[in-house]
Amino acid sequence: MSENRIPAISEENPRKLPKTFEPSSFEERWYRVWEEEGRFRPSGPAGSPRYVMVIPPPNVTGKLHIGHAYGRTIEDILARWMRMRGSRVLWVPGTDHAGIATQMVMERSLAKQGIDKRDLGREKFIERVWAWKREAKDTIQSQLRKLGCSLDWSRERFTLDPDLSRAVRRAFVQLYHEGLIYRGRYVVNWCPRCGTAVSDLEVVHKDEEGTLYRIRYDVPGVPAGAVVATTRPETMLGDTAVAIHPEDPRTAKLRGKTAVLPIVGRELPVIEDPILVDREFGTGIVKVTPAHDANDFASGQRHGLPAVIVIGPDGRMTAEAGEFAGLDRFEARKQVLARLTAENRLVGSDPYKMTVGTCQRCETVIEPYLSTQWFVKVEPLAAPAITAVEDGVVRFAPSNWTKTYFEWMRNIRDWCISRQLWWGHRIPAFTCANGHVTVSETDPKSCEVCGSEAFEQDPDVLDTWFSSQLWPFSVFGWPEETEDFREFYPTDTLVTGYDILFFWVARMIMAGIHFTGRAPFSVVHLHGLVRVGGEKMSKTRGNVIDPLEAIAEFGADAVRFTLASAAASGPTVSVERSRIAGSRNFATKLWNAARFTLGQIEDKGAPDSLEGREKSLPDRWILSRLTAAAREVNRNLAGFRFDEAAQAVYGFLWHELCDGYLEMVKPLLSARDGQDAGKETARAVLARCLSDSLALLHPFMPFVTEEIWEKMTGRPGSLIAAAYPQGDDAFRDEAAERVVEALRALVTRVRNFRTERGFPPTEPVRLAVDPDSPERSLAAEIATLAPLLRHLARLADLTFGAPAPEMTRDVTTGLSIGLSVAQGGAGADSGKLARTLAALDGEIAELSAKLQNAAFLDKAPPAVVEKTRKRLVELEGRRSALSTGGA
RNA sequence: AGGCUCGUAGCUCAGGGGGAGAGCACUACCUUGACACGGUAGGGGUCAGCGGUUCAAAUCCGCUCGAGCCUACCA
Repeated sequence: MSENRIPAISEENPRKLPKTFEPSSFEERWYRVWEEEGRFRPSGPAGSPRYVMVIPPPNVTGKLHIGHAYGRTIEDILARWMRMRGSRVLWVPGTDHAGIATQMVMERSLAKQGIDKRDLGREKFIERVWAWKREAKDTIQSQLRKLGCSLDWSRERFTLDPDLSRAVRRAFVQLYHEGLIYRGRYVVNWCPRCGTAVSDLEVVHKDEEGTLYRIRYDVPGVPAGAVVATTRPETMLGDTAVAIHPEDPRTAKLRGKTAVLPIVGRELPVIEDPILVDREFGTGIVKVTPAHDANDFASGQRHGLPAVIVIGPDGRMTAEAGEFAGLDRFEARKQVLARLTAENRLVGSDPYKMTVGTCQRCETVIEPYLSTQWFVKVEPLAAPAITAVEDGVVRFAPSNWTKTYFEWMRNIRDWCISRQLWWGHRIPAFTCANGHVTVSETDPKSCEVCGSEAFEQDPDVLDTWFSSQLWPFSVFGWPEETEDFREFYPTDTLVTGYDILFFWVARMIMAGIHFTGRAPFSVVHLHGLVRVGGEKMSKTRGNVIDPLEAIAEFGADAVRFTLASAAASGPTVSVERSRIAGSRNFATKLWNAARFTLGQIEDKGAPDSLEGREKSLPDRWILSRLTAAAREVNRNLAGFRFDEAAQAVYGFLWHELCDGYLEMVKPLLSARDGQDAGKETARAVLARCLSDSLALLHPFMPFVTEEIWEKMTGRPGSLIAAAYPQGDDAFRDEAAERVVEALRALVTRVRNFRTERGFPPTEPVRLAVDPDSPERSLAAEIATLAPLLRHLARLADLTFGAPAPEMTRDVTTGLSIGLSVAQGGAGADSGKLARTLAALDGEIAELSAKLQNAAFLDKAPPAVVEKTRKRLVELEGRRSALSTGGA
């Protein structure tokens, strides 16, 4: 790692920053420079560690919103940080075809033009989607570039690329031959609007106030009949049985009988099913509709019941529904109820809190629908994926997601993967003219059973997540043993929102282990979701915020810094405009601090080494703080605490470097004689603080830091590859920190004294520091900084001796002091003084009590007792100083 | 029905067994040679409530109230 040297100035390197900070004037340029110089491709000395991430591929449905910007900013911070730490970093970009989502967007767009996709036909439709996709991909790419993401564009992938499609086919065929993919007729979640099956995860459960109806079915031989309870009366048209619990005495009389289905007149056997029937619930009698309820279907399987489909794929009643045929399912419900009421079969109804499943994409009420679909048998895949997390091969950050993961994985159910859509990976199953099914990676030439050469491919496509789960290795060319695959798989960190833990993360772990034998990443950082006004932003809702607008107004660095500082461990991330403005202000602060510093090193360049130089207390202090900041940033980045990391640089740069050190060295630097050694050192310290700050900040604010770096070093575009400051232990200096911080406290106290007494900031003030202070050595050290103290506090007079009688006494950080205005002098703000004294009294009483408490002295750690004692001394000093002092 | 989060300054949120923090907003003063996208000094909080553990609780435990999220095949 090379030291970030500051070369002497040259003609072609004028160290000048424009007075005004204009992010848009350099952002694009730096991205281009980095890209042209290949900074985003993995590079580095042989043997250096690699660090690999794959982007969670955004859907090609449109553009990115601030939530995407958040996740990608986090990834880019990690990428840049690791790169600067010497890793060979690869961050793979790409996009997801997003089956349902994209098809929906396309359909909507067509509808606006008055086109129905069925008139267009499958091929033409898909052609249009491809055109759309190309546009969306360009938009997304340009957004990621504007944000500054250091993605290796030479490796960009799309889930429908030929090689990724081959990976999908390989995965499907392998699972099929392993018996882990099967085709079958089951009740699945069906969206009548989308016209496709969806997985359990794609069903959003919503609470609803429904009605539980009680309907009487006639039962010959049982006068009371069978009263069933249902929330969906329209499905009764498809009933094929009535079920009771075998051990329920209430319904025992129905045993072996036959009920008659109202309206339809079908005879329904009374079956006994302890699994289906809950004795505690309702009437204890359940209508059984195998075609329209998954539980009823299972019961039907157990009892050999027929399934009658009365609601079709479009949500309308079928011919089986007789007179109700053609009606919308909800209209049919009304009419069935009316008919039952007319026939006096509706025994009663009660309000009933229920959950209704809705389509994640279009919010249409999901219909349980009996159809033939493809499924993945997930349990065998889940077992090793559970073990991987148990063994720590994969870990979640923050770790509280581990439990959620286990919970879901241990109760996992089969996954319906076929979709009745056009946009996506066609299922590689081919049926020959004689009905034999061939599943193969390549289109079959002839049927292995009958030799037929006429095939028809399954018209359905795969769930998008089926291809997404392969992403961490399909992007590297799997199943081919490509060089990239060998070198970059498995990846290191996966960064994504917790909302797709099940959809994507869990499935990637399962697929990764199953297909490659290795977990696809070792750490999963699950971040919160960006909310604006309390509402979740998502692709399907309309409430998206365009990060480009924010970038245009405040600069990409400000947007990134804001997102990083907002990165909390909680489930929501709150982003507000005022915060982005605050980050922009921070960038401006950096800009101006740089202008000042560059102005100081302009004439002859700053010395590149600090070694062997005699340093002042302020020099030692700021370097010590710099080390502390660097350590804190690194520590927090390692722990995915981007907010704390950002806070550490912010605090250092603004409040310590600018508010503190810069003000301390100004008089020295502006002094006439240019040969002063202290001045040289200060320039070197300043340069070092700035260059390290730029480096520390670069992962967060890559553009402005690179821009300043160029002016500072004359090496354009090289900050991205500079060494990341780790914090130099040699700079740690507790003694200097103690003294300078006491100095700063004194300055504050003097200024505060003026305000307190109602004087203007220019009022000449006299300060006396008592050498006989509780902290004697500190008083002596402060004395060595007398000129500085005089300057910073704008003192008219500074003495090191017992305060004069007329002075206001006080104690700060163990220093007894006296304060007074130089001449004349208004009285103290007695109200304020009284309040201060009261507060002091309260605290003193509290501490004294504590120190008289034997239990405290006995059980509390000695360090705590000592600290308490010291504090009490200080407070008592203040108390007596303030009450006896002049004024 | 279970599970997970979270209630801290006006707002958005950190912190997390021993002196209540940040940013923004607010008040007063300051156009001081880097910066008014700035400086200086302030005001503002029974850390949701109740109980417990402890020498010590905003912090740990329990309960209550309130908010959010996730999972779930109870008609």
